[in-house]
Amino acid sequence: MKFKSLKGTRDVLPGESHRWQYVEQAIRSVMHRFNYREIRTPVFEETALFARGIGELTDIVGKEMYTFTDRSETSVTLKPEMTASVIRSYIQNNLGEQLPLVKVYYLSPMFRQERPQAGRLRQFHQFGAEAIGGQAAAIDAECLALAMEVYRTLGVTNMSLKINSVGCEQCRPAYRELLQGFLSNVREKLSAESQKRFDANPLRILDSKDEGDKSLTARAPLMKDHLCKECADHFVELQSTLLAQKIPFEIDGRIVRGLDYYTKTAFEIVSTDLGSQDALAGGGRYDLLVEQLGGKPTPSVGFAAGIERLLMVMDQAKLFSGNEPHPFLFLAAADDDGRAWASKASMELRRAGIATELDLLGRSLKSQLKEADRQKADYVLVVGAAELAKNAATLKQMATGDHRTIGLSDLAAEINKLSS
RNA sequence: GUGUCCAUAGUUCAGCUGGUUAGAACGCCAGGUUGUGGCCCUGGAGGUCGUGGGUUCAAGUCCCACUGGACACCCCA
Repeated sequence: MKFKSLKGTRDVLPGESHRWQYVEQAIRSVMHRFNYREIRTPVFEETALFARGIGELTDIVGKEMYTFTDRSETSVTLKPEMTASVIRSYIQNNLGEQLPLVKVYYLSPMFRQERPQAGRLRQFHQFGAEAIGGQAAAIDAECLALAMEVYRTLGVTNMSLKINSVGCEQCRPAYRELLQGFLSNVREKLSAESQKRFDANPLRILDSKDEGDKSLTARAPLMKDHLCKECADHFVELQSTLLAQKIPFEIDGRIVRGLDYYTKTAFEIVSTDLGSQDALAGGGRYDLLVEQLGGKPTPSVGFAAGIERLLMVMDQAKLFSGNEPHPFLFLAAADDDGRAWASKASMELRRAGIATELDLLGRSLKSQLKEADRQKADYVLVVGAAELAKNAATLKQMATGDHRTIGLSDLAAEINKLSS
């Protein structure tokens, strides 16, 4: 084998593509129910957009981006997430001038050069939504409800929604100092990773997986208990809205999003059926981002969800009914006359909307029947010189083995009667 | 980027301490049934044993490197 797909990339093969289509179609239909419209942005952008949008100090920007210089010496990057691109497009196209609240969704490949593992690839796919232009907690709630509704629609149950508030520029600095004050007592005992985060991003120490860190921070102050009035009210309103909408959630004061732009609401949807990479979706509010990227101050919320992880969970819960696309009718040719007829008839049937297959390899009748079986064709019509002479042929229903004679003059109409 | 384990037909795997032409099952192709699938029987095709080096009289088997995979750390969807 000469060429192989690059590390951390995968082909979606013909035998599994219907699963993707099924899930994608479900996502689109939920999005439309919530009145979100699709936005498609280029797979690559100017590198600086992500550096500014996601945060220069994040791991994504620091060491995971696929960045290269194109032939005109421009530094470009394959999108590692969608929000920065969506906001860029929002500003560039003045979407906010046409609508006060812009609600968009996407379904797109993303690229991050990480070491692959369960539920993590270098090219992976996300769906997500952004509601740009409103600060009401009702919008946060709708965004969470939207994500949860996708999973509910698809039958995913083993998961939980965890919410938190990470505050805003009013209350976070003071809390940060409070936290650093608490942590400075135990700083030397923290894991090496957490010690590095002490200055850059102390909030992240709270969701360290290290057992030592966990016990050291067990009694650390949490942002949600030190919110300013506005953030606290917002968080309370979010909770009461979720309760009223009967969306189950739990508060997890240690959730901190890794991207720099989050304010107030932060959330994750976590699966109990996945391995270490158990987050199905994550997101939150980002009230400062639009302004940071050069737009007017525009409070916004959004989320992103991994499609491969969703597929894994659904696979485990056996949520794919397995109705792959298959031919409705297989035209089996008994001889050369039959072959010539099948070639012509297949086109008429296909034009009439009937999924039709025929033998293109010149194989024996027995092989054609086997092929029809393997393809899960509903019906097989065997045609040769004898049938053409009578202008009628035997139609066999594969599942039952039943035979019946059917006229060939208005075949498409006859076949269409069967499928209804 | 770090760590652990792994790499043999299309697929899942076997191949004992290195020893003659590398096997099985399933799948694929053909025939048994000269015009009817699934079951059964018979036959067939298919492998430079991930790649490159090394040790040895001899390497799928031992050693090294590389590449790729799985999982975890990190990070995140």
